[in-house]
Amino acid sequence: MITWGMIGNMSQVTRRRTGPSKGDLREAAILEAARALFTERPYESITIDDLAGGAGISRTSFYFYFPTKTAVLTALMARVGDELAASHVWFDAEGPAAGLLREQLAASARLWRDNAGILSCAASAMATSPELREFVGRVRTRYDERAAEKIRRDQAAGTATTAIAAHRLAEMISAIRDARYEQLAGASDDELREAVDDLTEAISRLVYGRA
Amino acid sequence: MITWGMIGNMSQVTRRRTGPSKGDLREAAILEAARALFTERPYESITIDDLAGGAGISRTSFYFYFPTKTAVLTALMARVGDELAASHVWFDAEGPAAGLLREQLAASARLWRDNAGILSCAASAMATSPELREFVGRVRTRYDERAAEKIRRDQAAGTATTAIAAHRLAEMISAIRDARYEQLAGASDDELREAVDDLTEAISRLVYGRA
DNA sequence: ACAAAAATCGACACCGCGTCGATAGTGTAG
DNA sequence: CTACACTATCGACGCGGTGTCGATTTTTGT
Repeated sequence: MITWGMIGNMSQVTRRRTGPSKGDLREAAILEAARALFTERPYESITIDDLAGGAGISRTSFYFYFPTKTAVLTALMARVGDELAASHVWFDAEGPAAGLLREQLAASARLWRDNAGILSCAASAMATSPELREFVGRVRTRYDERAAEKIRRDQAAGTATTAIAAHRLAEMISAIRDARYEQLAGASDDELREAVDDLTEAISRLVYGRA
Repeated sequence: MITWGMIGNMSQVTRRRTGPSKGDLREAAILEAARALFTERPYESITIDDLAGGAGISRTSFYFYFPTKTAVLTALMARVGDELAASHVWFDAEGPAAGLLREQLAASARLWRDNAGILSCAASAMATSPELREFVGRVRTRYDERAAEKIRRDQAAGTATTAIAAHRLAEMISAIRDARYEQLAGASDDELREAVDDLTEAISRLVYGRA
């Protein structure tokens, strides 16, 4: 929670930690209530009143912490986005590197499954919220660009085929990944592995022409 | 427009055609107003009042023809779905048949571009409307099943590779197709052709391992 | 011309959103 | 320790869109 008071104290570097303020706790409570609600009910059916109630405050108080319902969702999504950015081992490799590709996919698949509720809510909310749409778009673009770079390197090296432009291939990868992950809501570890296998194979074929 | 009067007259096979009733015309007017509005404004911003106004009736009268806004959109989508079902030349072919695949993709790409407004509205509305979600799901499943059958035949014949299950390949095809088509809103014929080329190549690689 | 069915609309209640202003709590500088 | 600024809470209000009801008018077939 950012307040004007803090700005006044910016210069005073070493000041007694007072622990999280009451407001910080409330904010966390809202986030937690939202995580719970978003994972067990369709996004549209959740009202700001539900969020506030879940955090133990009145509806109007909610607005003190977040301007909209989607702002809460965006905050939740930001965490997921950060975690996602951590598992990009394949992008730094050279050539097909099927093992690393599989590893990277496995990590993101797990992340997706564990946050399925939030992610599917985000998919719903993007229809209504330009804010969220832009946020997700940025994350996605950043991912696609790293993928495109990797592919471009391999195309230059002659390992990847060149009939399709690198950035188009990157988009296709995102498309099949997202489509498959969307079905991963309550999936078992076996189903997870199947998805990863299929995607590893498919991406290898798309980019290198052979698995 | 189906009325109780018609049901009473079912047996009377040869009866004077009276032409479309007033109600039929209104219904058509609503559909037309909807098509216009859906193609020029974001779905969420369009109100039932807009639809009614566009058709020259009051908001309450709208409910005489359609129960909800999404029902109108579903009706519009049904037409597009029918047109789509017509262009499945590749599904009946044997082996890669890149020419027919390209032909089929070109037809659907054109259809998509010409109905971009409606289709992107549908994408938005699926978040809120289970009815529309189910409708689109059925169309999509039917398409995927035909694709899967075609692939299964080619797998049996040995032309298609078998590392990925046929229905999974079909899903992937739908995913990359939809993702690419979504960018086709105001596209030129050249851009259309590029998209078709990329998709032909990608699908060939996914299913047969080589272009 | 007449009755039945089709079609229209105003009035009403509902729900969720967002704002405003009044008020109670909290920490900190003088 | 007190006074002041900032933090936090909430009730009351108005808005806009939805959907229903019942009364009324228009169309339609015979």
